[in-house]
Amino acid sequence: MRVLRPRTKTLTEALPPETLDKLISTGSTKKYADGQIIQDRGDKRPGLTIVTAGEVVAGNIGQDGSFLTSALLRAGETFGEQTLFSDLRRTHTLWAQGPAEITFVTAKAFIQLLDEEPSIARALLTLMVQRNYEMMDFIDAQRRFSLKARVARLLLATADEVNNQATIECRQEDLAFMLGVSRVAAGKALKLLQDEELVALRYGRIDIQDVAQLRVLIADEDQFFPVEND
Amino acid sequence: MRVLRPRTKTLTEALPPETLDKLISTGSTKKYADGQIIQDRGDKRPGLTIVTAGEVVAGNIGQDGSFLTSALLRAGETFGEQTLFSDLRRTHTLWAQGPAEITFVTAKAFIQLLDEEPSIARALLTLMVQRNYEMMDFIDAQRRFSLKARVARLLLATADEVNNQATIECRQEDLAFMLGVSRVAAGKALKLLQDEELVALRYGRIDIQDVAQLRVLIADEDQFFPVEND
DNA sequence: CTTAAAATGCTAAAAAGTTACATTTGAGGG
DNA sequence: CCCTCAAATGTAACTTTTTAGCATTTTAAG
Repeated sequence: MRVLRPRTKTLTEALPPETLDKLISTGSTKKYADGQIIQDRGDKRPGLTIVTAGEVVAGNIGQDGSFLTSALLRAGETFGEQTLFSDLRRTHTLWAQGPAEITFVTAKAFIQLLDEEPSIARALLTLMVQRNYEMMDFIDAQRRFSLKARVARLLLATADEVNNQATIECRQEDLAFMLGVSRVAAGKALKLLQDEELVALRYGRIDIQDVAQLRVLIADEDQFFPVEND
Repeated sequence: MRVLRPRTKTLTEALPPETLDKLISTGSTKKYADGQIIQDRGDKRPGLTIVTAGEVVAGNIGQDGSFLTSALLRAGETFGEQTLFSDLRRTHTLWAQGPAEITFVTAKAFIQLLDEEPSIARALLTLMVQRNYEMMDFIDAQRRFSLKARVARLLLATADEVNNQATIECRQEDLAFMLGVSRVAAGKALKLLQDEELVALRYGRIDIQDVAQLRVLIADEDQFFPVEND
């Protein structure tokens, strides 16, 4: 599955290399094969899960028994922070998307490290704030924008723009997953965008034909007070 | 409007009193009257907004021009963290729900304080992790549970249970807001719960008649791997 | 008791989303 | 180069949710 998310800051960028090394070496590192389960929903084992290589999918089982993806984690991203500071269980099942390497630092070891190395708290805080912002933005978009605009946002967030155009290698299903809707709904929205000649739908790929106009489309739905404080 | 959220940890609990005082006194504190706007979406002014007294509503304008509430902040909660560590604008408009008191700490002052008082990073980290968990849980529920179950979850999260029963003072519209659905949809879901004699609908109030059974209802939709690691 | 505003209840039509099934596409094997 | 098949996409019937309108109930104030 293609990860459709803007590239975000990770531990690698937020921590000095030597501190990161120290953190990683405090935990135990394991390799996982494609599809292998890393942790189950409900697990109690408190600690921080760090993706050191590869990609990891977080999700849960829906009512019908099918799997619903909630997040896609890349190397340098962390998971399970809630188990560090409160007595909460793992809320998601994690499994490797392709070969992956995971470091697990127990809560006890982590808390101790937090006191020794103040930069860790600062770095993790930065990451959490960023993630928070992403999620808030997502929830907000879910309420305020039409599916068409949300698809456009996701495409733009993922696109490496060149010359007002871009190509994204992904299946419609990947888009649907990220937005939490069915593939059909995503397809319908994409078709609308195609009818306006903003994108071209291909097999396993979407060509963005007019980045600027996509931005306009989103802005049109994004009303706010006309005040301009600064 | 009634705040329908479990009571969460706030700065008051996460910080030693003297550090909190220092933080508050670093910022500028202002009083706001009911309905007064505290910040607009799009504001750039980087810094941390702390609710020191009263309640604050965060939201945005939807496509039709109506206001959509995204979050309800109580005393001790913070907002706008994303402006501290990156060059992002305010994503929401905040306004006072009843008389409120707000402290604004500029990013510059805050970052400096962060170095002087390591406990602040730690405290804020705890709060952010908690908020993250809440939001993740919300998004997850939105995808996996029926509206009926989501209403049940929200009721339970809000309820102070006594004797397998509880009373929640809120309008159906408040529930709808929190869940991001229309009042009609929320009403229908509530009616279903009433038909099962789990709740009783009153004017401006909902009586929970069978807390235990509500939990069962939610658990029934909450499938996960039958593994029991610990 | 009267009255008005707030909250809830109800209905019908339209829109959005889902499920199940049909069709198209492209990579690999003969 | 064609055939085949699985992956990806397209389509249609069905369900859920929204919107909008109006009716009814409840509460508090006069």
